[in-house]
Amino acid sequence: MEILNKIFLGDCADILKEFPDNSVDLIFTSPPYADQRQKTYGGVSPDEYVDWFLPRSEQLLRILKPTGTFILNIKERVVDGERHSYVIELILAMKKQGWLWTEEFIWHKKNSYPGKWPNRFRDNWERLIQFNKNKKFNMYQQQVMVPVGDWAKDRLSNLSQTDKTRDESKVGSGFGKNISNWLGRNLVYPTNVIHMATECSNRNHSAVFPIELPKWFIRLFTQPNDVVLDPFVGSGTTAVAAAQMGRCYAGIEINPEYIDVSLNRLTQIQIQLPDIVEEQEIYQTS
Amino acid sequence: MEILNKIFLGDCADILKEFPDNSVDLIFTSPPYADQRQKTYGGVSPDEYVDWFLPRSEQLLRILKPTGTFILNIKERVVDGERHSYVIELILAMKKQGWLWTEEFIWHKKNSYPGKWPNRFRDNWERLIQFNKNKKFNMYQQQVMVPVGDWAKDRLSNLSQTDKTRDESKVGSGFGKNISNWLGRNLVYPTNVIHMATECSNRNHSAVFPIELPKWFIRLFTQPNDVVLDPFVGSGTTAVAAAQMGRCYAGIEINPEYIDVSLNRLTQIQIQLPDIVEEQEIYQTS
DNA sequence: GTTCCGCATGAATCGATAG
DNA sequence: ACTATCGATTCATGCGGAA
Repeated sequence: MEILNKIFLGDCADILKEFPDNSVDLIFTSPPYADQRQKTYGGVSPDEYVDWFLPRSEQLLRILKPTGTFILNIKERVVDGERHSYVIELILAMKKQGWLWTEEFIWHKKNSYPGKWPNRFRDNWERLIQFNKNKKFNMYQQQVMVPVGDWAKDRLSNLSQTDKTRDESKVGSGFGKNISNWLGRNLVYPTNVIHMATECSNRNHSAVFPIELPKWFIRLFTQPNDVVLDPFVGSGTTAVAAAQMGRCYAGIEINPEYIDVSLNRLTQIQIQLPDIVEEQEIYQTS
Repeated sequence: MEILNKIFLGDCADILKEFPDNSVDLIFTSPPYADQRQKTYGGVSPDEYVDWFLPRSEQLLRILKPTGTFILNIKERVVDGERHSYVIELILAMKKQGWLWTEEFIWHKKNSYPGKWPNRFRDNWERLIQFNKNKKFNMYQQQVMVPVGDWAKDRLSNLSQTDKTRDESKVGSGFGKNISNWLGRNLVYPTNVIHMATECSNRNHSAVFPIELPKWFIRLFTQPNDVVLDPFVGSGTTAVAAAQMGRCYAGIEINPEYIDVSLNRLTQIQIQLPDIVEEQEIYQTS
């Protein structure tokens, strides 16, 4: 089946079976969180979530290239006063399925939903769990480098004498050498904490994450013309991000209304493409 | 056994058995992370970590008051290219043990050391996992309120032009006082993402977390004269924090060298106490 | 054309009320 | 007793209209 630059209507548990093996470079998705009120996907309850997800992640494991990466954006809900355990149970289950749990990024949502409760504060972060098929995978770190902040300059000036020598003598891991290289540049590598605000005032399409989020990972894990898949593509944000950056996209969505939104947005990209040849760098701000 | 304001030498698996039931208001600790180097801290390997921790958490559950809270600072190590699963397995095991997994705070470490690996970025966050005995527990949210974001920024920029110069010419340090005046009027509740820099090199003791971290949770979960326990107290940072804030402390440490460091620091607190009657508020900055 | 202010809007959660 | 619905609470962001 030809999968490039298409949005498929249906349950990804079915559609993915038609995808060829080892055909996708990056999977970025934010599946519907466990929610009893949710109508789509039959309203997956927290207790059933792992069993519901595993057949889909099994297909994702098959179609991902050996050098590819799977980024899963998810957060556990509060159920009966406790954080539910379905997310961490899912990680363990996917490891048994054959996935490698390489890393967990934190998405620090600078503008989380307001509210006050006697026993907890506002939830200001979500998980971005990185799974891989092999220990060796493609990663283009220099594509997401960020400018050195003021705090970094101050810290580096402090490091110059004491910490530098201390680290070299203590561990011998060559930190001091790296620091000296760092000084001459104005760009540094980011960390595994990503600071981004949610887009909460978009009337045309309500994306659950800002488009800068998939763009950051597309930049990090793919090159132009690589294939980016979102099996729960929703209003098409991941596909739009891929298209704007010259990557091939593939999207799957079970809700017909969202399909139309995606296609409209992607059509606009086609029109605008000549104007955005020079993609401007997007930096996360701390 | 009398436990108040003492540091015990020994393995907390043994010492805790002497503690009476329901005697502690807050447990804050950063246990030795699983480490393959067998020499430090007795060397708990990642695969054995859960089994090693569970007898200790069982005692902690017994001695915690029904209204108390357990904050566990931990982060999984990278083993063979993967994040090891002992932390999330520990959460599941402690739930079976009877703990409620109320929340997971993120400690965003603003200044981690630079470093570079081909397959991952610098690790800039740690988990602060909140466990409780009951759904109802003590929480004093107003004690950790922070200045409102945008409003504070605007006022700061205004102050930098007019008021700042005026106050600086007067006293030299009047700027801080000026800020504290309008800070008290516009405070909001924080979130579950805590921004704190790691403590810089300290000659006498190398703490794994800044003292502001236990102070933040002591402020949030206890009142004066409540009991704060750290079963892996190390160089005594948690105990010092509790003492400085007028709480009773109890600490357990297996390494005799650390015991001396703790006692020295706590003795200094006793001397300084009259001078720090008025505890200044500590705000986390984003 | 800038800057400023008002206002709607979010992957939310708790507790009370109703069936 | 157990589930479903609803109101109250709360704050960073971006838009549009006003000065």
